Amino acid sequence: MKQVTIKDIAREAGVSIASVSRALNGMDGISEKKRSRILRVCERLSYTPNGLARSLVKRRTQTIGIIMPDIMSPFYSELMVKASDAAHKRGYQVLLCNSFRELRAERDYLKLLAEHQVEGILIFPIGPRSTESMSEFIHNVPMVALNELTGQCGIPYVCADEEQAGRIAAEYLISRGCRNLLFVGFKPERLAHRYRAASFMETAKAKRIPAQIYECNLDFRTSFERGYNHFKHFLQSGLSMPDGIVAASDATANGIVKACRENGIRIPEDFSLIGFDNITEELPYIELTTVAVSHEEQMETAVELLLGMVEEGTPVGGKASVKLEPRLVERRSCKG
Amino acid sequence: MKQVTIKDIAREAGVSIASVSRALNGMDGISEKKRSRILRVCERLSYTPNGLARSLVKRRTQTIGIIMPDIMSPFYSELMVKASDAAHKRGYQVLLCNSFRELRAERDYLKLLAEHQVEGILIFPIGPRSTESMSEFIHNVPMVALNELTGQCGIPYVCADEEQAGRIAAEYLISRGCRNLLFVGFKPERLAHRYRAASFMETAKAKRIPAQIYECNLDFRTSFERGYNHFKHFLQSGLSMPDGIVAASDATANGIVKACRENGIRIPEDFSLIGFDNITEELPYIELTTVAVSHEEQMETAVELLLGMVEEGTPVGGKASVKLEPRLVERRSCKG
DNA sequence: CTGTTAGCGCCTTCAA
DNA sequence: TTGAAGGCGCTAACAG
Repeated sequence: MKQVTIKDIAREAGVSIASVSRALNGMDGISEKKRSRILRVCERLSYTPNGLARSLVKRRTQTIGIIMPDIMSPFYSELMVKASDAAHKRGYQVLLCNSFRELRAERDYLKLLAEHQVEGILIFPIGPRSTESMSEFIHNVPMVALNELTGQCGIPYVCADEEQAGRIAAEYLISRGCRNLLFVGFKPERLAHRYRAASFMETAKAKRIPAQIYECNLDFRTSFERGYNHFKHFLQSGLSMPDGIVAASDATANGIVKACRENGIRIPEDFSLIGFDNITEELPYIELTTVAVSHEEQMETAVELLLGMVEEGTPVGGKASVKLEPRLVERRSCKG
Repeated sequence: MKQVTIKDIAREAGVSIASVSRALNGMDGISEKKRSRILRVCERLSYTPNGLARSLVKRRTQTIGIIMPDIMSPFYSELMVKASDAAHKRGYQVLLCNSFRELRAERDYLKLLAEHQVEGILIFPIGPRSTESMSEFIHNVPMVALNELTGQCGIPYVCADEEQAGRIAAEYLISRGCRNLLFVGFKPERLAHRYRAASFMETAKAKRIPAQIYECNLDFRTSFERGYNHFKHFLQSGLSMPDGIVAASDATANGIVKACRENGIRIPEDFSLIGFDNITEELPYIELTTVAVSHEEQMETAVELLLGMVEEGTPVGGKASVKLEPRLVERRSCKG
């Protein structure tokens, strides 16, 4: 697999390498007939430019990196697609990375991308500790997070206003007549869960509707499993059945649905169910009502913010985070 | 964002750039105290090596590219993960690309990856016409397909033996007592479907069991939608209900399940259902019996084949394709 | 053990 | 319109 280089083309076409470069890049300062002759030679030798060399000299790669926790989750893979689209639209290429919810892998990818000279990184941090590795690279490459970041690390984020989301979910269930609310699938490490749960409780309290968070400290690899197992656990607890359940996320809600099916519980006949995130994956049974921001809007905003930083060479901490307004997406998992 | 280079480090540490390079790459021929001094300077200036420059001179990127048709499908994203794992295990990095089932995007990525000097490409071609663009780059970079390729393009593939798969599915249903078989979700453009359907029919015929392919030329963006709509269409056709259905794929099967639910049809009580591919995604309701090869085995094999080509510089057409043996994965969508 | 030097493939002045 | 030459950041001989 010997590489054909610009030099080979030059020799073959009997011109200088400068002319070849000019021809390839559509620059002017070269006669049309020479250009077409050169291009023909390229064809013939099936020449492929070496992007590494080009990026090295131009000091631009026109590439950003995206790091997500779990490519197999429909939620994250949709975000990846939307983000890619947004980047492509602005003329940037994208490198996709899957951190697999492992801090180690996340850090490795951060490093890898920095070394590959990506001009910016869009990252969905897997947890609060992610900021440690992120701040390690913040001086080398602009970053935008897709999750609220704790602490003052100077990295801007673009995410949903989860407090609003929790309130919207609670208000909706109450408006549909629910009078005994439960939050299932809570995982305290997730900041988003904390916000959702807290404002859920607050809203219920303000309206004097009994509500509680089912806290079950068992953890599982996926949100689906967490939902499934937490709810099974709840069913065995002997606690009274709620008439409205807020799941910590849509994936969690799907787990709850599975547990219900195994126990002959029907949704929405036996209780109303609402989730967060608006996973758009098509499921054979459930049509889940949910609260979420527009994924497209979120990714567009994030990419725009990131490329803004890239293009104006914004130093660390030069940009402001943004919280997007979530909306209710009504489907058929709530009665009334 | 001015880059810190090896030169800056050398100046700051009062040594030559060669020493810095040696220190960074853990080579010997440098005293320990000098090395640690250099490394400290790197820390302090938060130096990140420029991978482009390094790859350029080493003429190696230790990177392969993976192109899949749909990152949002759990099937493909699982393959991506398995392939990444296999590549990482062998010390290669991976660039993930999503062709979105578009020939244009597929070709663009092929080109992009070649320009980025990936050392090999693993591709799940979106269709027979993919070979056109693939053969355009076959002289620049080794490739392995994850799908059977038509024609003599010299590109090896690693995929399931779909004829066997079709036979296994048919035999299983028959062994479970099904006596009226139907194949749903057929899309003639997909070679795999053709194999599956043909050997399904053949097997049934050999055993003298009535069987047919429900041909419905409506097409949809996803297999899920195809399954859903084809089966709804079938239900309205007034044809007699089968007692065993082979879905063109697991995704198709999920669509069928949805149509069943809307029509009060129960699985496996009303008919047995079997799919292909073994999507491992967790679904709230269905537990689908299916026929598939081990994804891990397939990706391991493909990566090994590809890296073999890379490392021994195999010329075009130097390697043989392999067809893997599918197995039955028994779950609970078939009665008996 | 250390530093100097010659490229890797390409783009981009600068002269001609 | 053309070509020669310098350099992007790095590694790998080759001298010392």
